[in-house]
Amino acid sequence: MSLRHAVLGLLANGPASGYDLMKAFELSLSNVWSATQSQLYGELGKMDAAGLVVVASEGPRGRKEYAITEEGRAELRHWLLEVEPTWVRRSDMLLRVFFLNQVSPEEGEGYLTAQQQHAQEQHETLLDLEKRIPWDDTPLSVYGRIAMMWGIRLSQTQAEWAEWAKEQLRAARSGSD
Amino acid sequence: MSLRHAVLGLLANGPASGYDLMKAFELSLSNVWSATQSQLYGELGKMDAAGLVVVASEGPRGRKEYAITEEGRAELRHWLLEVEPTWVRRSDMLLRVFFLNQVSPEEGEGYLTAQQQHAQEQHETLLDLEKRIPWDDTPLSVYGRIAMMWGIRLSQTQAEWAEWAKEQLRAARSGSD
DNA sequence: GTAAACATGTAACAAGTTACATGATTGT
DNA sequence: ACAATCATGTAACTTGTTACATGTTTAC
Repeated sequence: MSLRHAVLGLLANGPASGYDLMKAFELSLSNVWSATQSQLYGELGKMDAAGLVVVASEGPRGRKEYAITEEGRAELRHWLLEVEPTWVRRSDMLLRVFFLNQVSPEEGEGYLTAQQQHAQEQHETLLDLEKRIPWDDTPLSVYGRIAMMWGIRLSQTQAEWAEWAKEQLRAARSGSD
Repeated sequence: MSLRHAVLGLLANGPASGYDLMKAFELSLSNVWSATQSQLYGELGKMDAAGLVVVASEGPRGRKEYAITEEGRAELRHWLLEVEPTWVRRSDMLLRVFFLNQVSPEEGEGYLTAQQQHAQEQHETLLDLEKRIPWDDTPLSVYGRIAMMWGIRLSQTQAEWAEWAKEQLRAARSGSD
């Protein structure tokens, strides 16, 4: 139930409307947690009912600005420090690798090449972005950079792994000739 | 809809019952794709109706052995080579990093240490397992090893990243003293 | 005036989890 | 005899996605 906590985390930095939060999900959180507009408004309603947020003010066009409550802050803190992150255990990229013996070695290698290229592109894009952002010593900046570096290291690891995997394939092929 | 493809991939190596598949998910696929017993039986029914699998034989205790059909093989092949893997875009481990500015620097560092330790343990467990398995040149073995090496590299990357992140935190703290 | 952006909501469906429910066979 | 394992299924619920539906305000 992390959508709830993502919303709490965003509201901890100041009140926002459902629309504002949507933008935040698209812009800053998109690589970490995604949410649809539909889901967001539904969750905000439930969080209001649960006392984690309140409608702080209403603006033009039916805009409702939500603010986090003390209860919400407590829940966020609890989730941050006392709930174990769930280790990701689903990857359809990796699932395919398991079944790659169903296609020819050339096709298998092609699959790995595609994954390598995708990772390389991702790596370059993120690296470029990282260089462009003027990071400073504020907590928001420091943690934002830490999160971004995860993506940079992850994509690099994937590209290196795919390269290594292709070598393994070639070695196995020449070994059984 | 990858549960379906995981099932097709498993059945491509030979017929199996729902119970057999459940074991396969728990044992070999658990780090890549998880499925509950409930979901599995439901999906097998739908796949049967869709013509991707057939009940090849019935055994004791109501056991139904499913076999992949030609249609199923075609769908598996299509998924393997023509459907783009969906890049994982959800990590509650990383989501917490984004909001770590809500707790004290010491608590933030503690969170990263916990993630580092988890990754190190995972890394050692997998490395140990990798060493123990007698790998050979058969496709199943080669691809199995490639998949396992992904986990090994990923956990190593996470441990290194967490260490680096802690250094960044300390640097930012001393920098703003 | 009109297009873009702001702003919220509902309905239908797909996927995934937990719990309940039942019973047969095998090994000791 | 009885415990472990084999074996399948359903119900209720949560989470997430896609599509539909509506209306306001701002900037040009």
